[in-house]
Amino acid sequence: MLKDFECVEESYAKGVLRQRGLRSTSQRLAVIHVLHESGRSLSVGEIHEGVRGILGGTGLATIYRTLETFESLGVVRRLHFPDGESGYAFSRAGHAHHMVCLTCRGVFDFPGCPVESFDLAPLERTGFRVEDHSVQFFGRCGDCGEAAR
Amino acid sequence: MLKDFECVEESYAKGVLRQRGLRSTSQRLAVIHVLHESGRSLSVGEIHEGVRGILGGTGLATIYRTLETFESLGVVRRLHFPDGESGYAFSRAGHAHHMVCLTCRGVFDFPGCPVESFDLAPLERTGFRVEDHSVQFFGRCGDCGEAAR
DNA sequence: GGCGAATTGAGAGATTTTCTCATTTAAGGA
DNA sequence: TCCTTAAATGAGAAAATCTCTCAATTCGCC
Repeated sequence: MLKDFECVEESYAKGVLRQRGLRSTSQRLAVIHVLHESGRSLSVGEIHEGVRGILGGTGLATIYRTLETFESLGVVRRLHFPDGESGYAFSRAGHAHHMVCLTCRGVFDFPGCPVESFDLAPLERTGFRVEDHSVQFFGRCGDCGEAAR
Repeated sequence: MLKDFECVEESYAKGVLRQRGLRSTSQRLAVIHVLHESGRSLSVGEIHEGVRGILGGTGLATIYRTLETFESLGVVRRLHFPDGESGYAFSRAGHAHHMVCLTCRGVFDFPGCPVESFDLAPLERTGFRVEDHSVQFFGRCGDCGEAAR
């Protein structure tokens, strides 16, 4: 099943799953497939719909469970938009930040990390110990910026 | 009403509201009061509870409406934690980023912006036009880091 | 091919958020 | 200070979102 659709991203996800002793179910692979194919971030509802399109009746709970699993594995990332909405996107790289198009919700990795060259010393001098960070850029991708003109 | 509690943050919020032709209601000021007094980010439920403690029966819908209003005014900011939870925090500065304590959910502004010294050119060369960004640091504040030892 | 444990489906249930509309209240003008 | 008027609120119903349970299914290993 799903053989016709199998793509690099699915193999990657499979590898990560196996590595953690988790199973590669058709539902899990379908989630990756739908996310990657869209090239943008999708809401839970959209993902559910997409997976149903491939597999037929798939429970909503499975979608939630799968997204939670993949997020903890770093394969999928949850994004929050300025308008309060949120979505999930495929994210292969370990430490990557994203550019998010506010029009089409497209998600693109970007090179480098602004925090790397940022001096944390004055900040940690307050006693705060930084463990993690998140950076996101919002704007318009090439296509959507074009269309607006 | 609320006179005994009035603080700088409330005056500030009042000013912003007036500036936009919005009313300074006791509910709105109570939200600011609760948020600022806590010094950390609070869930909608916590804010509701806090406001009820001051004013008595306040509708939950009002809390949601108030937070939405203040967020659009930049007086309150919504934060998303790595665990999926989210909360609201008072935020006086216009363009400020935050350090968030993962233990107590305390929120602290930090000086500077890592993105300012980051070269966006290679990123925009892809056609993407950056309009906004968000940066957050997660970790442990002085008190919570201390307690962990 | 069969076994055992992980995973899923379905729907009930819990939680969170939004909506509606009658009532209340802030704020400016008389 | 009182009036007027539109903005804002309260209450609860309704909608949307998310979680839970447990029997049935399925993956991965032998």
